[in-house]
Amino acid sequence: MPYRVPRMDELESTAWLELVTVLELLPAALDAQLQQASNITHFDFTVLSLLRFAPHRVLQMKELAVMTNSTLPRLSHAVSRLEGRGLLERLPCPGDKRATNVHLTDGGRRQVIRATPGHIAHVRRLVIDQLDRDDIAALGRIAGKIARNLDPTDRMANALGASSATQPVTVSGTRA
Amino acid sequence: MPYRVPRMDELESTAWLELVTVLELLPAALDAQLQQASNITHFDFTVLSLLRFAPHRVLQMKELAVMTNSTLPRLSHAVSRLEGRGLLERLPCPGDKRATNVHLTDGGRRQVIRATPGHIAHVRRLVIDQLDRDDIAALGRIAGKIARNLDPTDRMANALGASSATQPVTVSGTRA
DNA sequence: GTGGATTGGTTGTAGATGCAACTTATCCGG
DNA sequence: CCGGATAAGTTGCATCTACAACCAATCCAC
Repeated sequence: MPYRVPRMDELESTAWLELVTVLELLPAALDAQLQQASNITHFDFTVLSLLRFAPHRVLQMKELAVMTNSTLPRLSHAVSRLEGRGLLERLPCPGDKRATNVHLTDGGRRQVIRATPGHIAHVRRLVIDQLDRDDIAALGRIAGKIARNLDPTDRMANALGASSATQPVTVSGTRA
Repeated sequence: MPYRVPRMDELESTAWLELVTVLELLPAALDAQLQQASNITHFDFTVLSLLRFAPHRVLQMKELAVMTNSTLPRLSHAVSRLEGRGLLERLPCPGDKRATNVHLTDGGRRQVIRATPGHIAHVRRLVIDQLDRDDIAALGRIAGKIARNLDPTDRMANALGASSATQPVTVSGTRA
């Protein structure tokens, strides 16, 4: 164990430090904007957006959990809160009596649609607009490598990539 | 307001999606390893590491809050927990009676030193080893741009950059 | 088709973070 | 040197997340 530690050189430790800073600050910044504008977390927004573009605005709990890289308990709690506010509703799943379907209500749909422009604008200010075209391509490539290593199934990208085959749709509700 | 939404093209939304995935999974992965190996969070580890390399192993609460991109309340709670475990101690600050100094105890120092190799190895597995040399350079540059936009003072990098002028030291406790 | 294993989901509880309120000390303009 | 403003910290509470325990339905091997 104490043999020899795999240390980092300056290039590596700088990259790591900057990434840690982003990890610390960016989620808080995302939540802050959505909280004050729409009283939802970024996680909530992701759930609502996924439902918004799902067929019949319905997804199974398990599907949602996979797409959001989340756990079922966490999702269940979040869904309960959103259900309490009338933004979505639980329905029994016809095909599988174990499963629960989540349906975006009309009110929920209005809320997401209303929240989206401000969110996208914020993401631009925070990230996209700070980078040139090459940076953005590199960010996608690098974050993709890290993401697929963290979770080999790369669930959110795949989930959205599926529908984007015909009509590119992102979790932010944008279209190419 | 509904004028025209600044939508994202496919390059941008892919990059954003992959980044969001990393934001979701990486902190959990960092915490998981440190929790099971040393029963501390990644935030705790950062605090302890900063103290480890500080003069006399002492830093003021405010300094620590700035360096960790954290808030005073969050830090205060974390310090209380670590103090309860004997890893560090609060001391009155001689120069300013409002301030509180935090000192890393010998036990805390042993703990940090013991936790560091496993943490670095994990960071390598999760991130560094997935990337080639160019990726790492690009990651540092890109994350740096985002970080400095999120917080223009880029506090952690500066805090560590100060001491690294003569002796490169990272929050992970590595040296070049 | 029965029984054990697996899957989908919920609930309770404990731990961590954000925020607001509050205290004490320092700073500074007059 | 007095009083208001600001700075450093702490505390309490509400919220969110992780984890473990649990229930119910489905699958599957025999």
